[in-house]
Amino acid sequence: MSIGYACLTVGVRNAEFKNCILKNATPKRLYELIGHNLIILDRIIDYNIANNIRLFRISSDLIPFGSSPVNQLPWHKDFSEQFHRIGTKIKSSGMRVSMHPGQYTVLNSPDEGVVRRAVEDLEYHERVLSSLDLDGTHKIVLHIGGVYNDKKASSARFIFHYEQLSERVKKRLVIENDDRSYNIADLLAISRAVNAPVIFDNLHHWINPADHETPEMDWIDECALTWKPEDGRQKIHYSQQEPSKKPGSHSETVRIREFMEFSHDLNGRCLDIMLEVKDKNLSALKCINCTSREPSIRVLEAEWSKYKYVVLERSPQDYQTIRELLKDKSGYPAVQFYELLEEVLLYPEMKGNAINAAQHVWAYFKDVASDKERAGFFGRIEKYQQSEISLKLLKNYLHQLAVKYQRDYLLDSYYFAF
DNA sequence: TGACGTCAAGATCCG
DNA sequence: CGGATCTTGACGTCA
Repeated sequence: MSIGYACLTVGVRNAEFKNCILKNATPKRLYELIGHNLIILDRIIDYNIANNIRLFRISSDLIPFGSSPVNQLPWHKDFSEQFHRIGTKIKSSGMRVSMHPGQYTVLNSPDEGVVRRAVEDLEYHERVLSSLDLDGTHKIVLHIGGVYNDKKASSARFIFHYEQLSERVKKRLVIENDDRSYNIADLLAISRAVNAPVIFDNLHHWINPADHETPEMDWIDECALTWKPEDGRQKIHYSQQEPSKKPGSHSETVRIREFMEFSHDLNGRCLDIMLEVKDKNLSALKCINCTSREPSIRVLEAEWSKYKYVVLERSPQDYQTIRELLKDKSGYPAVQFYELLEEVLLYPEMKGNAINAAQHVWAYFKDVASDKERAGFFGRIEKYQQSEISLKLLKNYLHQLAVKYQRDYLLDSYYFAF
């Protein structure tokens, strides 16, 4: 079983994709962006490997305007070496990747222009995965589309257009239930017609269930039957509702208790879980560490080293509590550890605690910083104390210093990400 | 016609 | 002038 995250990382250095707007999409600019984004993808794959993350969704923005006529670059040829290198890493590490065109790729539209662009978009996604030289277990996830007041006709139109797709796209395409139109029963029916595997999305299902009787796990088992050997392991999407936001909003982080209950209910079912959550890789690490078959306290210590100033900033009491928790080197209190973190992260900002943490961080520079920098730091502390600047501003200053003096320990921590 | 969702680019503001 | 913050863009459907 692999657990992974979508598209981008939180708290990882030099791992940001770039994009541009249509009017700036010249061949020169596109060339630069693609080159940059491939370097970033390479770095994220390295990060995933180093952190034991074996499931990842590649952003559709990897190639800006990848399926638009404004991008005519033969990028898959011009960058074939980079693609090959990245693809080799993915394969040799046993990582599984996917792509997911957004809500605007609509294969069942009554507008044939929309359908044509949807097909082009699917071909674009396919070309990325093929450029990486990945087999058909690396999937492209698609929703069914609109209803147009007639779900039967619209499903039929999806099926009709699906059948026209190229074989190379079909072998990668998987379909997913959504939160307003097509529920999991609709998906299974369409799957029977087109023979495409079905992704079960738990949050979409919660908002848009097919009925009120069938247990969730029964649907997951139904979906399992749609996955053939050449499709690889069954894959599902897992997310949690953000409290007090509108239905369907992904949570800030995966609440680990809830996830562990779900994981328990899975009862050994062998499937891959793609998390859809704001804190991305951080939740992936959390869930991976809490379901690990080879628990090692070292992994939690590594996590603690990244979270420690985030915790200190909010609660010195909990900072001590977590230190105590991790003292027993024969234990593995992963769930307790992450639950405490979740609790602490909900605390409101307290100036005294934030200043205390900032001073701990300052200690990394105090011997090397110039007088000007010292004055800059303490001046900002004073201004923050007086509510003249935000905590963010104070921390940005420390971040600058961390970059200048190459304090990798700080730069690799999550202190600047929260 | 605007909300929806998502992210970063682009524009504007501020000291 | 540089950096922080606000606004726009890109997509298609539906109310």
